[in-house]
Amino acid sequence: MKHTPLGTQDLICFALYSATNAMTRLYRPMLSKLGLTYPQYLVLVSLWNRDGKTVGQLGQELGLESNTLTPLLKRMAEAGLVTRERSEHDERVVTVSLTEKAMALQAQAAEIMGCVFDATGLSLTDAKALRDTIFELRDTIQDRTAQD
Amino acid sequence: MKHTPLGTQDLICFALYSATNAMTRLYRPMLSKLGLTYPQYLVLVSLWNRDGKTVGQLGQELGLESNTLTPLLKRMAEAGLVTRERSEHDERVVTVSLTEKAMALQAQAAEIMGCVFDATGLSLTDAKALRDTIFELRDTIQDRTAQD
DNA sequence: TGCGATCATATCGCGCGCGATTTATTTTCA
DNA sequence: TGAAAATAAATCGCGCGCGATATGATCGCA
Repeated sequence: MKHTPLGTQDLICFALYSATNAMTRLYRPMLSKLGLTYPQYLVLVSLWNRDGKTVGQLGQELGLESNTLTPLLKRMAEAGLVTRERSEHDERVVTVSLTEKAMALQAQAAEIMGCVFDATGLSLTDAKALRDTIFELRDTIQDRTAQD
Repeated sequence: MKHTPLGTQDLICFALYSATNAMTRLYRPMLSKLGLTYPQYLVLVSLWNRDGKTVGQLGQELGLESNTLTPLLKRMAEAGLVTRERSEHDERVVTVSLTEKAMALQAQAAEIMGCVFDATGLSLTDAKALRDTIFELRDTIQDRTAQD
């Protein structure tokens, strides 16, 4: 028994891809008022939660490497949002910290989070469930990517 | 009653973002053997399903605009995967069609789809349900993005 | 018929993601 | 102790996504 070839609408990867694009399109006009891009916003969310992380720790949390983060953090430093300082006891490590300016953005960011949540049209319960299902999928995929 | 500030792990947008990145990392080594990037693969999936679409139709299906598609399709044409021809009765429209070379890749792509499905660790039923939930979320977000 | 509006695609610049490589520092252990 | 290995970040180049704008073709309508 033969299958019709799968189309884009059949693929879970395309669902993720197009939903992510839609999400950043939703965020963009709101974030651009704060002078932020979406990945920059994620860095701030991470640092608002706990300030003073190394490039490596940010990369671990966000799933990004220094080749993405270093230029991004330099732009954020340029914009006066973070500081980047080499650790004293290990000169290889760079610690990223929030500026006053970035701390002051947290309240406005919280509003944006609310808007985005509303735009999902999901209940809090459904949103949490979907979020965790997607994280689980991500973790499964990651585990099975390591061994190329 | 006050909330702890939300972290990246609380956000459904970050779940989508990091899962999509993980997914393209899973695809990349397999697709690169075929000389494809992930968006290029999506174009082929679309055309394998029905060949001969205009740039606008591809953009509608994939959620991309000509500023993304035109250079991408030019690279694919350069690589001998598609042809791009202006319509005779409306010179504004460009129709994109598969080459023999691209048609020959379909079987290998089907294998890759199977690998990716396996890597999700999901049953067919669960995968379909999750996919459709994510598409619904995307559509809801899109509707509420239009009216900025 | 002609001219402004609309439409489809293309061009340009910028900020990601990431493979590949480099630089600088620290660790290991012979 | 000192040379090789390991580690953290940085650099480079390429292919997206997309805002802004341009180009060229078609349509609407006076």
